[in-house]
Amino acid sequence: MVKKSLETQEKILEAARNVFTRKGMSGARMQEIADEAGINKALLHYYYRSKAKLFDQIFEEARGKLFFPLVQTLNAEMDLFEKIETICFQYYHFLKEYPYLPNFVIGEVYRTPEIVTQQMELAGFSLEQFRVQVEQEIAAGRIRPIDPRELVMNLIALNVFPVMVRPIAENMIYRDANYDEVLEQRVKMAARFVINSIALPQDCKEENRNQ
Amino acid sequence: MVKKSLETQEKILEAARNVFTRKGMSGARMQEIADEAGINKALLHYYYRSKAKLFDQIFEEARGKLFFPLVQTLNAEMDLFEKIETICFQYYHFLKEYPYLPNFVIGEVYRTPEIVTQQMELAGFSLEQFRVQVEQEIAAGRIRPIDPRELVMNLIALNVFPVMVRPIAENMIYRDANYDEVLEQRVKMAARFVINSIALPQDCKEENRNQ
DNA sequence: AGTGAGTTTAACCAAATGGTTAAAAAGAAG
DNA sequence: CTTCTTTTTAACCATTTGGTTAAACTCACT
Repeated sequence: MVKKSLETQEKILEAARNVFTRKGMSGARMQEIADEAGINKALLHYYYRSKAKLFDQIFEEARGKLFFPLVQTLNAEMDLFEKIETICFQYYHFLKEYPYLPNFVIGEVYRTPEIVTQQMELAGFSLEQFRVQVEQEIAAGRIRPIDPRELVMNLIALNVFPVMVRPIAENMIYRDANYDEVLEQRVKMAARFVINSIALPQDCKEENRNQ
Repeated sequence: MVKKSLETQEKILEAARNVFTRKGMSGARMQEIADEAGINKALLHYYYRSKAKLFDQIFEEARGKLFFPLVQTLNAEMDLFEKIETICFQYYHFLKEYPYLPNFVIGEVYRTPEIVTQQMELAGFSLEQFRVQVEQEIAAGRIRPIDPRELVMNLIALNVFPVMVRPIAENMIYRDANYDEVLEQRVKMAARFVINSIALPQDCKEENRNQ
């Protein structure tokens, strides 16, 4: 009995994930979620009193999945370049499984900015370790001066953006290519792109350091 | 009479732009558009028979604004590095005026991929000139080997993504900064980041070319 | 002033949608 | 088998929402 209840609950969550992440809060229909879960609309409301409640849960879940691994890797003890490669690799595999998440989270936050101040800021998003690491590398002359936050932003942008614009890019830029392969290629490419951009060749420092 | 009509029409379009770009197709309400235009819902339907029609017009307009200038600059006759700087500069000023457009267009296309195949592919989005230019620079040993399409993707990602995630970044990464200033700083930063990443220093080529 | 075109509005309609209710079905426990 | 709790459903309700209609108003022109 309890087992079946949990089963139903999971079916609902799975359906809600699908519908909400694809259509967003305002585009999602409770009926559609019920249909996709193979149940009745009233049962859906039995488990989740309102659309808003259900949405909150899905959104919170999505937000966590999207930010938590990143923050962890950013603050891990690891060589900077290796860290950059790891993040690209992580994002690739994560987005392969959840390609809808960035558009979902970013879209909802954009439409309802209040959502951000509610809980997201408490998520323990600290860049402290990373900041120190980057500053050390700069001081040591191994990379060009750069604001650590910019580095994070660039890294995320290069990895996430191509997934977000997939339908557009597929039809306009990569018309003759297999986009899954494009994304796979990008893993190494993105990391190399970032590393090339900040790395100072140890031989001819003078020429490149400032500029 | 005709003048007033055009005035009303423009008020409607302006209101529709605001509402649609902020809330998307499914989140927008005809009543809200009417209110924002300072008119009645029936008048709104007098000018635009349906929500879909009005939406199409706004979307088409947005899509054009978003892609046309980019394609033009990409295919202009201009030094590659200068071109990169120009595009960053262009995007900055454009997105300062229309910060909602990327989320709007990308979000809608993501939710309704069919929208892309309707007209967008006919928009004359050709990267031919740019492709040749990049290949020449590679052959001349002035930049590292890179797929021109990847270069375009990276360039757009670095410029557009930070605007799309503004509410998130503002609260999580740039909490103590003025985000308008952050974006302004990024203009030069983004261009330099890309150029640094692909530029081959003419002095010590051997060390950097492959890798 | 009168006419006729285009312009504006209040009131209304039908469908969609989030949510409720009351009753039936399914187990578990005695 | 009976009783009690939990689970499931069909039918229903109120509100929202896109869209219509018919009448009223404005204004250029005669």
